[in-house]
Amino acid sequence: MSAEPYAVSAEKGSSMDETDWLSANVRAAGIERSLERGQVLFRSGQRTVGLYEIVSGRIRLVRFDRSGRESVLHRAEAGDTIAEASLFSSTYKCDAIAATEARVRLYPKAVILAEFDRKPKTARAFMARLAQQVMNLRTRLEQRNIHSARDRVRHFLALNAGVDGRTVALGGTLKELAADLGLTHEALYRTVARMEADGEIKRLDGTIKLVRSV
Amino acid sequence: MSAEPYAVSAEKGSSMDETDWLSANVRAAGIERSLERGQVLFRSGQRTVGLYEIVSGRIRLVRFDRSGRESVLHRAEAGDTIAEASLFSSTYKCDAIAATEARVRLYPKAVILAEFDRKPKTARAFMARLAQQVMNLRTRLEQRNIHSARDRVRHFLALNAGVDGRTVALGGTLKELAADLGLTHEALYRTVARMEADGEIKRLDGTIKLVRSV
DNA sequence: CGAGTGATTGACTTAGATCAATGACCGTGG
DNA sequence: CCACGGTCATTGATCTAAGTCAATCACTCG
Repeated sequence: MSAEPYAVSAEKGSSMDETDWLSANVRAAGIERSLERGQVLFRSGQRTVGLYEIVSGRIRLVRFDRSGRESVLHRAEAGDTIAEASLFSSTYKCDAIAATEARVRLYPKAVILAEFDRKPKTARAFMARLAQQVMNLRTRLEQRNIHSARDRVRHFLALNAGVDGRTVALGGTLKELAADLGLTHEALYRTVARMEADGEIKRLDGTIKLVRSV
Repeated sequence: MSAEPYAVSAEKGSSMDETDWLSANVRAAGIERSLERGQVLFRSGQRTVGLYEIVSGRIRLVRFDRSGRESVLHRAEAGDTIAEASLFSSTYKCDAIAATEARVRLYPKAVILAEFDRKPKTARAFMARLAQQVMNLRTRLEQRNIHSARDRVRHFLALNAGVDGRTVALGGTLKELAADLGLTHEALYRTVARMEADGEIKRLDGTIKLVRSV
């Protein structure tokens, strides 16, 4: 679930295999397609054909409210699937637009559902992915209830500290992190800078080290 | 999914049945249990036994970060299931505490998983529930990216307008809505009051009517 | 009847959004 | 090879909307 780069790490030794939830033959049945940056994969209201797996690049899921404001529901990247809910509904509920050049693989509804019927294990793996997503989303929502930027960063660090409990590898840019945390990039820069000045954290290129926990 | 009272409404005529996703016999196999207010159903780290369905009352899912701050991941009510992810992992990832007196029904992992293997339809229904939850959560997350309280309320109204496109039935209290929108209740009261004063909306007991859209 | 809670409004403060500017870096095309 | 456009990172100044604290009223429940 790489699109939630700061996700709660998947359980070790669980039966769920992040990267290989589909049997090879079904995977082969996927229909690949390339998209240019900005190209539309599907639009809200269109009939669903199936779910997509991102092979490379990024897809933005967006929704427009009545007044035309766009807002991003999700940014999916390589390895993610999008439109899982489309398996159970007849129309898409949001727009999918390529944020970069991208390759996607379409798995038609019928194929996937048949596979689920035939192979309970695959169905389970898929359910596990969904359940995992639910947890990650809840975590992010929880994050948003913290009002102070500093506490939000602390919360993020606490949740994403590696095995040693005090090193956090940043998945992407700070700007992206800011968006994920629901802060403006400026606010995040300032907060991080202050935390470092106060000796609470230490930064080295792509990582943040917790020095003194509060 | 009553705990997301303002959820995107389920697709009409879909194969998914919100209220009756389990076959009667499995449902009967559930183990009912009562909880007093404040009682702990399970704690983070405990071995998972299965998933719970709320029969009555409310359960809070909470998590404590390193510094002991509690935050609410979810408030589940009658009809909801909680700990879906527990089916696929060996320990619970958060605490579940009764927010009110409550009755819950436990479906042991083995029973559920066996049922899924035996009845692909049930598995599908469960997947559909999860997928639906994912969408609802994304919607709520999206909501949080809107900074202005007024716009947040507008967004909420736009998404939850009934069939007529201009009447929104409030599920619970305004205070609860405030929490769901990630606002303090005061901020919400004021915003709603101002919107009404400006003639943008009209309130009558449990509902809000969109008068003039902006 | 008092305790508890929701609804509401007021006053005050502040943290974060917003606008703005700058430097570093990177790839690209002429 | 270098200039140019684009993006990230960073910092400054300003402003305002929302959080916080506080008080009141209405209502319900035991």
